[in-house]
Amino acid sequence: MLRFHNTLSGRVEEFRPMNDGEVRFYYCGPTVWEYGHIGNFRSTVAADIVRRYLKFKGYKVTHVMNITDVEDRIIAKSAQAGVTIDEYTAKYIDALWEDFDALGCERPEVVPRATRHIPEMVSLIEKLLETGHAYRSDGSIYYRIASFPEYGKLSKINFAGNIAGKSERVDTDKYEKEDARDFALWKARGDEHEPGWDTEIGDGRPGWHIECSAMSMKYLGETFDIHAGGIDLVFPHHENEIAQSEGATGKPFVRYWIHFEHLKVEGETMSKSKGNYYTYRDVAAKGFSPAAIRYFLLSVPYNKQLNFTFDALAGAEKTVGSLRDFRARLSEAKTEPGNNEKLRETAARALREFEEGMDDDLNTSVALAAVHNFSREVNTALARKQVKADNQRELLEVIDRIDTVLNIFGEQKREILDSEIQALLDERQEARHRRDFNRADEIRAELADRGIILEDTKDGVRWKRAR
RNA sequence: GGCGGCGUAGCCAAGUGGUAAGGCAGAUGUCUGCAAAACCUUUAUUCAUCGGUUCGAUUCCGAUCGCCGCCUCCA
Repeated sequence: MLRFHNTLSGRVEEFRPMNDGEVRFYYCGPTVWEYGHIGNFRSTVAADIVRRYLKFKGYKVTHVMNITDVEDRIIAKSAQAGVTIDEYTAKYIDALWEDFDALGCERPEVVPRATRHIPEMVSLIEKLLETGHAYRSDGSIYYRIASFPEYGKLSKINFAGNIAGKSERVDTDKYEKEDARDFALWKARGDEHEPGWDTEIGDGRPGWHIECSAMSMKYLGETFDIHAGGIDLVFPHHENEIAQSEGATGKPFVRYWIHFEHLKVEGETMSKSKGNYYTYRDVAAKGFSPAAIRYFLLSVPYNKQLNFTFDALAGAEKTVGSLRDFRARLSEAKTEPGNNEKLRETAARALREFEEGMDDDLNTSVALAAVHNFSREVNTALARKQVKADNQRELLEVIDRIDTVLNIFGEQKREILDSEIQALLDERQEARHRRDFNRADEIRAELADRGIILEDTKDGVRWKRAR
């Protein structure tokens, strides 16, 4: 039984989709005005875990991840460069997918872009104008928060003590708004050279929040199961989405809201001025493997802040390497026919403990502990030759089943040996038979220099490339 | 100032009203020609600090210190 913490209710609730066996899932994806930082990817990997675990539980998942390609900075930068929005964002969207794939995330079923859904947003805004939830002002259109009494139900923000009373922080005259809390649905074009759209509701561009309401409802329906995103989006973005969607349809918008906690870097906020701002590419360029980065990002439950340090990442690298070695060792083991009952229990227990951890609000730490305990027990059994052919197949199935969620074991790719390296390996084996260990060690050192690490086993020499 | 989250061994961290999962690093040992890998044993009398409730608190309450997020624009 899968349980999530639902931001809307503030409680951990049992998850039951609207339609049996099918989940409609929206993830507020990245903006593309620059390369994604490592904190973004924590959310992206967390969303991938949600998606994969829902599939693990047997649900058919329709997963939508939006790409925000309209935004003040994008508008400004493309205008500045004298190129269209598409020309400006193309490189960052390509980079996003490269990083996304490298981190082992599964592509969502639908990946709508804001710039491709202007008509949907326009018609949603028209509906809000008709129903009195929106008003025009100076070429722009604003949402009238006073028309939606439930405003604040997600973020639980007490406006009496905050925005309304914080007049020094809100310049109410600046935007000709009826109320300081009102937000823009449509922004008038500032300058002729800025990119924009000339539509029935005016010449300009959409506000930020409307894209998610329009696109999520287009692909998932007016009410859908799960909406996820970074915790910083709770207010105002998701609060405003609720106001827009429920204001327009009169129906509940989302049943379960899931929010991913932030990543800290060395205990502090990641920021360019502090010099601790890292993109995924920065980290990968330091030589860390994508699998290790993925492992690190998912090793702590999504609802906990995670402290990024290079020491911890180095630990993750080691751990992932050991797990992959473990799978390869099991896969390559020469087993005898038969079945060891004790190992059947080990397999069943690992799967059960993994699932129990994940069921409990996606507690990946507990789920990974199950994997490590499993790996230790099976390694021991392998060393003692207790793994029989039936066990081998079953244990591998357990790993692969778990890995449909974690996606960290990867494939143990065996690159074809250079004939030169193979010759050295042969020579070393021969030297060892002659008990010429000086020569054997020389060859091992030589191969180590080339990044090849040897492991002598009873069945012969295993080797792998160093990181 | 308002609201929320966090502070657990050198590092990343899970967790619970009854006395601390897991990973990395460290120390031993087994195995090995030596290594590597794997495995065994070991590494927090203690969970920021100070009070309180309780038979008993790391876990509940209060205060203090520190860190993070939101509360304005932009996304």
